[in-house]
Amino acid sequence: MLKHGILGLLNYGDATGYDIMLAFRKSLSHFWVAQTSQIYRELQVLEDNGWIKKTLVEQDGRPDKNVLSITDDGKSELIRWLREDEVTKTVRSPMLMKTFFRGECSIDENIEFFKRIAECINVFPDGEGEAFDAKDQYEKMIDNPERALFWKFTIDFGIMYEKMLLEWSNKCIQQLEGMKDEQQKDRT
Amino acid sequence: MLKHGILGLLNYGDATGYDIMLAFRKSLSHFWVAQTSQIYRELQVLEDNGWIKKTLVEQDGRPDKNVLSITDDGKSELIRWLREDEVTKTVRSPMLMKTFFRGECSIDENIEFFKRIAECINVFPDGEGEAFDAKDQYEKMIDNPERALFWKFTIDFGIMYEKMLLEWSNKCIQQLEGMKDEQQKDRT
DNA sequence: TGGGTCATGTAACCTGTTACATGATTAG
DNA sequence: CTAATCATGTAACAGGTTACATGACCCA
Repeated sequence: MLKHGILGLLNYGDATGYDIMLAFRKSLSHFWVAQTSQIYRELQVLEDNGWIKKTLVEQDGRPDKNVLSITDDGKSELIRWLREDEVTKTVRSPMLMKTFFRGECSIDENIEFFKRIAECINVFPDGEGEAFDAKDQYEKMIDNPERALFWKFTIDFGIMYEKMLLEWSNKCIQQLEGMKDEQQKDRT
Repeated sequence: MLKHGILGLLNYGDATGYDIMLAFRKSLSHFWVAQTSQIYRELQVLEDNGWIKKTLVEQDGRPDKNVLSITDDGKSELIRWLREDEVTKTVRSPMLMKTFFRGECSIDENIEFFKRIAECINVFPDGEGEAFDAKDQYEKMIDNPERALFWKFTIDFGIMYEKMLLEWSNKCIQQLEGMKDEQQKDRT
C-alpha cells in the first residue's frame, strides 16, 4: 500500500526520499502516517521491481541526493492498483478495542476516556487545521484540478469523520452520565 | 493490541484458542479482524509472559483442547493497558490512499469507485446486520450491563461510521456528476 | 459421501515501528 | 551557538497475512 502511495507521488513528478517523507507529513498524514525508515526501504523495493529509477545529483552546499523518477512499468503498476477492486477489509481500530473492554473501569474513568478522545479532535478545527499546512502541495495541484479534487475528497472525509467521532463520544458520555445519576438516586 | 484483546476476552472467562477465534469473528469483527494463526501465536507469547495459563483437557468424541485462563499478572496487565492514555496515532486508510490518487482515472471510473464503496456498506443494514449475529455473546453479557454497554458503544460507532461513509461517497459522486455535466455542456 | 464444526498449529513472508547514526548548511 | 532543515540510511524487533497441514465427529 505504501509502495503505491510513493508511486503515486512520483507520478506527480521526480522527488527525493526526503521530498516523499515531507509529502506524507504535509499532505497525506490525515490518512497515512509513514516512517522515514520505511519509505527508504520501500524505495529500494520499488527500484528492485523496476518501477522507479534513481539518479544521483551532486549538490554543493547541500548533501548529494538521489532523485527518483517513475518508470513506464511503474506507471502501469500505479494504474493497475488504482483500477483493481479489492474489497479492502482491513478493519482494525485500537480505539474501539479499548472501548470494548472498558467495562472493567469505573464510570468516572470512562467519562474521562471519552473526553480525551474528544479532545484529540483538532486536526481540522473548523475546516482549517493541520492538514491544511499543505499549501505548497496545493499550489502544485492547482494546475491539475482533478488532483486537487481528490485531495479535497480526503480532507472532506477527515472533517466528516472527526465530526462523527465527536458526536459519538458525546453520546457515550451522556449515557455514562445518565448511569451515574441513577446510581446516586439509588443511594438516597 | 491483539494481545490485550485476547486478554480482555479471557477476563470474561476461560476459553480455548478456537473460542477466541469465534469471539473475534462474531463480536469484534466490526473493528478488528484477527487471523487464527496470529491468535495462536499471540497465545504463546501471553503464556511466555505469564499472563495466561494453559490446561490440557482431554475429551472423547472431540479433539483434546487447551483451556486458557487469565492469571493475576494478566489481569494487572489488562487494567494497566485500559488505563494508559496513549494518544493512538495509528492512522492508515487504504481507501483514502486510493482516493487521493484517483485523479489519474476517468470521471466515470471514479463514480464507479465511490458507488462500490457505498455498496460495501452492509455490516449494519438498518441497525441489524452481521455484527449482530453475536446473540450468544450478548447473552453472556446480559448479566454484566457494563460489558453490554461498551459492546453497544462499538456497534453505535459502526453504525455512525457507515452512515457517514455513505454520505461522503454520495457527496463525492454528486461533485463528479456535476463535473461530467459541465464537460458535456462545453462540447455543445 | 461430502461439507461443516471443533481443534491446533507451523512457516514464510510482508509491513510497520523504534532506535540509532551521520553530517553539512543556514537562520535566529 | 544552537536549533532547524536537508539528506540518507541500517538493524532489530513487533505485528499481521497467506498458505498449508491434520484429523475426528456429525448431519444431511
